[in-house]
Amino acid sequence: MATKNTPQRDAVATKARILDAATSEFAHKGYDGARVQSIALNAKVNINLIYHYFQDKENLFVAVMEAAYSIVRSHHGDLELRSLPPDEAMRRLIIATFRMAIEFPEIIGLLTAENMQLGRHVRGSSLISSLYDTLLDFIKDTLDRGSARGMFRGDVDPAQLFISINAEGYFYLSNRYTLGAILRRNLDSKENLAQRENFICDIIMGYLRPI
Amino acid sequence: MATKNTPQRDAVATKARILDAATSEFAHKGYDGARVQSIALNAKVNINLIYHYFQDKENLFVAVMEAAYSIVRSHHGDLELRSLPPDEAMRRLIIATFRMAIEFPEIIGLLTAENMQLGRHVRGSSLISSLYDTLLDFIKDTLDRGSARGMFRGDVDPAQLFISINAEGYFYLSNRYTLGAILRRNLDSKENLAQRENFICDIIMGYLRPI
Amino acid sequence: MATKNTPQRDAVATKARILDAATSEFAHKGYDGARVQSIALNAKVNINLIYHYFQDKENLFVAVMEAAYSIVRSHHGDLELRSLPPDEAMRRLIIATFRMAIEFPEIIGLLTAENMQLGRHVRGSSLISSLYDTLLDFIKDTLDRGSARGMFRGDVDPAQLFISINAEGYFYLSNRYTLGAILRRNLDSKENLAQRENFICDIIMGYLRPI
Amino acid sequence: MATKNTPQRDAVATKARILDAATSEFAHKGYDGARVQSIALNAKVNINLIYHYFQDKENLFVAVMEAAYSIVRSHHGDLELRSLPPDEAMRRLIIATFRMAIEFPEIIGLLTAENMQLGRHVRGSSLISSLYDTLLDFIKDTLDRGSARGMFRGDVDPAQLFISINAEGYFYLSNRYTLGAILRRNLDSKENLAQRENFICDIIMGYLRPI
DNA sequence: GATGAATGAGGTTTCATTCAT
DNA sequence: TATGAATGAAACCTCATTCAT
Repeated sequence: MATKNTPQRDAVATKARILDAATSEFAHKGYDGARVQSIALNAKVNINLIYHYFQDKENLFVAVMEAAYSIVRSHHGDLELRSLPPDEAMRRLIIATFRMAIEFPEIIGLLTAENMQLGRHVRGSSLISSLYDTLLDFIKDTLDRGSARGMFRGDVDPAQLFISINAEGYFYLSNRYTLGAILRRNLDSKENLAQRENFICDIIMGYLRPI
Repeated sequence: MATKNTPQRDAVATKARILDAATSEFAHKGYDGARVQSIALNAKVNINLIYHYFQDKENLFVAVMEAAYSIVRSHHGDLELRSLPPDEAMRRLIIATFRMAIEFPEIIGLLTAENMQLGRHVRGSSLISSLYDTLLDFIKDTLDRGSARGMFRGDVDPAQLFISINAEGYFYLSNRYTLGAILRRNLDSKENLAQRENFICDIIMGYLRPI
Repeated sequence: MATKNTPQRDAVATKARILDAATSEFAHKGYDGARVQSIALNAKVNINLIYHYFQDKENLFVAVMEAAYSIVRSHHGDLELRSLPPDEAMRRLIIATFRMAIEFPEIIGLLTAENMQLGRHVRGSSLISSLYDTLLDFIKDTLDRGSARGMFRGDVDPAQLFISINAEGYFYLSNRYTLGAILRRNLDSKENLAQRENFICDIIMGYLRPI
Repeated sequence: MATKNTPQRDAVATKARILDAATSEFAHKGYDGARVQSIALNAKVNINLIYHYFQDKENLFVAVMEAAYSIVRSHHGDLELRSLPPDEAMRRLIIATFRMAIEFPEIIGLLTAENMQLGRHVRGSSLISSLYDTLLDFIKDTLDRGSARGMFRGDVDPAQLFISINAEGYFYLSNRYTLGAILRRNLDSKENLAQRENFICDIIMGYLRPI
């Protein structure tokens, strides 16, 4: 009978299951609210396996963050935008940014957790900052290309724009419950998400119009 | 008659001290990370006084949130914008929104905590939604006045704009640590805060330009 | 009825009970073998009270050691030997040393625990070394007085003698189980203890005889 | 045929390595403080090998103790003292006893561990008591020979003397940290060890002088 | 023989909370 | 009003040990 079967005793799969469960737990509860036991339950592993593979809760959190950043990086990598005209490229970046937060919803909770801890983990990790360098370069290039062609205004700060592109979607999602109460609607609904996506494009592209 | 050292005044002051300490603690640590003991310490009261006045941690958190919303309301109430021309009114609203988050920095942590708890407390509290109704009305009116005068484009959704006005500043502040790592600057510095304030005005007002 | 009663809720008594139980536990099981839960049980207190009063296990151990040294000090202080003739004074010191280890049997286990931890706690604590200074002085004086009167030999090192006086009784008691197996007797019996006491006097005093 | 890298030799060597590491671990940490994992690490073997060869921690401890007693026995066996004059024989025994504890320093920690466990293992093991019978006989004979020749006093209890010969060195070494703090010197230094050896000879031989 | 995966028991500690004064 | 004593629940983590390969 086939070598290498038995879904149990598969270290790689088990580690992945733990990491998945931990990602969800930390994203939804924050670092302090997360329970190692609850992660074990969701990963269907004995709690001690978590300590076996990840030493302690702190370390597990770091592993989760690193995996998350790695997912973000691969998302960025998938974009093939440099050959597109600047307005189309920018529009696609805006949409991709928003959709990533929807398709990988844990990223918001994780970043929130990270910031609540004053960026304890991200601080000093050159890996993470460098991860965004290509993205920032791309924004700068696109702005240059766009203003050269008279498509964009010429006075845009790429860093500020980067923040805003993220802010518009992130805040909508991260604060959906208080916003939902204020606006008396369910921000998670398909229609509302689509509407927000459109608005984000409008506000950024509207701002970029030449003066 | 006043038996013994002015008990009434003290009660009020003590409660206020507890509330202040709790506001800071919940804002910085989140609900789960907050420690009742630590609140007692910072408020310089015996921990039991907290239970005496606020029953339990959950209740204390609710009291903190309500006090926070009340501060937000008073900020809004202070604005006297209806008599101003629409562009000036809008600009002032944008600035006031950003500055409130800087002057009352705990509000960000508190809203984050609230949303991490799925808005458990805000949900159903008509008090809070009504709190923003006048603000949303103001935005709608101003947009109408502005587009009537040809100052603003005519297709702006007031609710989306409200979200964006908040998003632009909130995200910058709430995610300052991860953003700071990515951009390699200290987002808290005076200059960077002023620069962001300008950019937020630019992006919103730039978008509102007539088509 | 009388103020200040109710044996429960008496902090001093409770702390003392915890300290007693901890002394016994650490003496019998060593630091690593000691169980905080077991201490709580024997002290008839909730385990958390131990943490309330002593922070953690390590700290509790330190408190136990300090209490033990304090008992030792008071034993030394009780001796009024300086007015006695040197041989009588020395004999009484020898007996007192042995009897203290019998009357406060935990001291042996505690010192063993301390030494197994490489004296982590005693190291640097000037309190402890100074505690023995008067005792060492007394031994030196007595040796001087004795040799001056021709009662003792003149070449005795007081520090070495101090070690030996303690060694003779301590080793007998600390290693009573292996020794008991080798010698096929119960070293704890009244007779055997008395016999040992006599022998210790004999060996020290026999050695001290003038050459 | 020798399938795969000399398995037999390895087994013996591996077991020996485990035993060595375990001896050190138990001696330094005591039974409860010892970690099987740490033993595996120091022996450079997989932890499961320890369970393979020794079943469990308790059993490993027993094996360590038996190996230790066997070393002690071989030390005794090496002594060829019966043909020497009694005073010289006695002096050599005293020195050999002290030096064994220095050359095989783990013996002290192991005996301490054994006694802390109330001699659980040594109890009933006739092997161990018999191990010392020849030694006790030798002491008795030597005392007899010595007093017959007028070299020693005639009233010495051999068992008590045996205890003292061991006590004088064992206590010095086992309690070196507390003693070191009290006396403010490093008892492990070459000079201090030599000085102690001399003193132990002096005190025993001094006591044995005829009355 | 040797190794990594997995588990169960239990230990220390934290923390919210109640009780008694 | 205010405070220290006391408690229960549960969290994190360690460690010996077994299982499967």
